Amino acid sequence: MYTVKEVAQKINLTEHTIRFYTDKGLVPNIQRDKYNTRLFDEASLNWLIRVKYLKDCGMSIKDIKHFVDLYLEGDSSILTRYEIILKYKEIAQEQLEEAARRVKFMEKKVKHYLEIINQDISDDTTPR
Amino acid sequence: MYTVKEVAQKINLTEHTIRFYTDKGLVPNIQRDKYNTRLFDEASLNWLIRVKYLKDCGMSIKDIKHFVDLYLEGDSSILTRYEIILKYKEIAQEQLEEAARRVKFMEKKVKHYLEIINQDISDDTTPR
DNA sequence: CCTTGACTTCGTGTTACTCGAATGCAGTAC
DNA sequence: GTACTGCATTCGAGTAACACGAAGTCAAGG
Repeated sequence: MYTVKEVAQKINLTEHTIRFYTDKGLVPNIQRDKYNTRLFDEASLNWLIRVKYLKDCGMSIKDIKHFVDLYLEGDSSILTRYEIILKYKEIAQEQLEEAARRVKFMEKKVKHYLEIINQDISDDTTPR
Repeated sequence: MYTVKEVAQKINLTEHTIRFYTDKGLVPNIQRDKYNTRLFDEASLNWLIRVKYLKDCGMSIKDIKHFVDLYLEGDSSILTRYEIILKYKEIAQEQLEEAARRVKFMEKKVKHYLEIINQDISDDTTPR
């Protein structure tokens, strides 16, 4: 069983964000101890990780909540959930391509700047 | 010379966003015609593309504005700009890795769902 | 001349946090 | 036994980056 703080370190989210997510119902069956402290078991932790992945694919809080609700409905919602996951897998793939383009662009820029800087140094007749 | 609408289509941003960016000073030397309409030449368009890349690397509007101001200062700011670009190149690389992890995760999920669904169908003795 | 359509500014609304204040409980320090 | 420390809680306000709609301008077409 982990506290909010421990989970925050584990999966690199802020404590605020984790409380925000649990309050929004994105982690089903989250437990509390007698002092009302949130306690995460392995299942809750895994849910939170799933939530993070979906969010990073661009799914809104509302839609994640909807997905969680589908899960809680049980097996009858499996096909719907599959279609959602499939859609977000494709989004993830597009994001991967975009990220690759960004890296390329930034590398080009770095190279560009290096050329300018090196040229300036060799042109520079006055020592530092 | 392109209008806001044309630029929006070209680089896949909304017109709102483009006006928002220009109003924040993220596109230096943006021109206007006599009716006060924003007009983008190639240089402005390229700036906007650069802004988009930096933003997608997670740079805030404020920091992009700062970067633009450095550019307007001229050659004296080249080293500073280089360092910023270098930093965001690394961020872009981390994002690429994260994106790859996301794709992997989503592919795993898709596979998982497919297994469940197929099993259900073969278990199902009643025809549709 | 009036409508259509593309542009403008301005001001409010939305999402997803983000922060801080006020409060509560538990364990140690004296 | 009470004061302090530390970690947790809730709640409400603040922020960033748009997103949207209203209200207005202009110029060209029917």
